[in-house]
Amino acid sequence: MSTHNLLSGFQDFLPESMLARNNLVSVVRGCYEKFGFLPQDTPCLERTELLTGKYGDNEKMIYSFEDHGGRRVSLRYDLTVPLTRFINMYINNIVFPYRRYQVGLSWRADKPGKGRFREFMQMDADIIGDESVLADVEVLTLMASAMEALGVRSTIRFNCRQILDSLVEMCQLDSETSVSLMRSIDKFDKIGQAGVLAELAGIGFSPGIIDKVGDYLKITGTNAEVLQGLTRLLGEAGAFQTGIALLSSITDLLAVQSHSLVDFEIDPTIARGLDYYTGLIFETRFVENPEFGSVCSGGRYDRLLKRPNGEFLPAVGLSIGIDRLLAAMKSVGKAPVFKTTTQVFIANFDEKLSSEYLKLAGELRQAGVAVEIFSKQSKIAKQLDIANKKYIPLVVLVGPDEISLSQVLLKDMRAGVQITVQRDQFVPAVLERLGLNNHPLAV
RNA sequence: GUGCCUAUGGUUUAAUGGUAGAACGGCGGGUUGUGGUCCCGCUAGCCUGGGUUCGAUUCCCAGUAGGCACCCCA
Repeated sequence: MSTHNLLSGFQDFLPESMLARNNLVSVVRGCYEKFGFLPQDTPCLERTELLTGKYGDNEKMIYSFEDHGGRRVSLRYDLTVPLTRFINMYINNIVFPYRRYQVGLSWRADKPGKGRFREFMQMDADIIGDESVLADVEVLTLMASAMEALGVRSTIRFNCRQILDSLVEMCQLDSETSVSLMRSIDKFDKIGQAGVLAELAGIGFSPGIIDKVGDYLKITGTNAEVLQGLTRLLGEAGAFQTGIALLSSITDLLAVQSHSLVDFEIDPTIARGLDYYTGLIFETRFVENPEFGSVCSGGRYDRLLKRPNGEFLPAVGLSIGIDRLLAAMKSVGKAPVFKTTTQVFIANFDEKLSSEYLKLAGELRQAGVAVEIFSKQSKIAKQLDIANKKYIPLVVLVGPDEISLSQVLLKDMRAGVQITVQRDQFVPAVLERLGLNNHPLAV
């Protein structure tokens, strides 16, 4: 075992992985921009004080250290909290409601696992300065349209903090016990209703409360049935009216559009979420491989961002975990595989012909074709072998014979055929040949 | 962070108390300007430290790394 080891939870990317990741990013970016979100970026390092106090228990997973000037600095834990600084600094340069997206790495000193890394790429989209339900729905719709663009069947399950608050109120819990209640409820997917209730009993919750939670967990069915069930159980609680009004408006508005690959479900067991969420919360998972957990989650956070005068700026957003998404897509065989982006390989017969190769390459590049010149000297068989291993679809063969005849040999590696074209027909011939297969680079 | 399992060339692996064999890969070759098949050659390895032993890659302990579960999350 050499000392040249990857740190646990960190990843290298060979070109093939990079192309797959880039593809995901560009598909998602396309969706974000279609919804009117604009790109934005912030540094990976922030002052530690900026990040603390916003993630609850998870705070211990922030990578922190002292820089050369003795400042406490931290690698960002997500792309949301650094917004507090960003918004505050540029409040006068931003037109609200502000639709922004950001692609970047985040770091968490977490224990790595399936689809779980210490350095991972997130793609966030947020609407800032907008408290409307329509903004919530836009974010949910954006999520659905991203999953559809990726061609993955998924379920977006949502809930809101007010509903959970109502349950806590009905059970008359203090904030500490409510946290452990939330944790247990959140495990519903894994351990089922009986498991959750047993766990609550183990922790020492009273039978009365366990009954109430049991009734809460029993609420399932269509979105309309869930709303009815919640009303029956929690209708008396103070926060309930706000919560139920929100969920039903969202449901009504979501029903306007249909998504063939995505289902929206109200799920009262969606409890998690970082400390800063205040309203809508949601998670997205694959229908075919839910074991990967949420590949995208988000919600409304109306009390995180502030204007300089202390007034809160309402916001709602989502965060896609690109690396987990890619891992999950691979697991269901939905990740497109890209071997190369190079379209033409120019073989090298003789150093003396270098200027001709440069000319040929220049003409193709001018026409928008991606070209690699084989710049070393090597046997032609070897060069073809290399072109083949690189999955480059077309090889241009020009040696002394072709020069004297003003011809170019074009070899299509996919079909195994070779054609001779006149030198002045070179570029059109290459373009035509490349056009024969719509996706020559996807294997 | 806790529990269980694992650790052999770049990768996947076999065998063994007397230091290891293979496949894939890489490199070269099967004559002169043609790939993806085939044939040949070369390349490179027992995670680290201690212990038991005449002798340890092999057994024991610890460390480290990886996997699975818990926890939490993208």
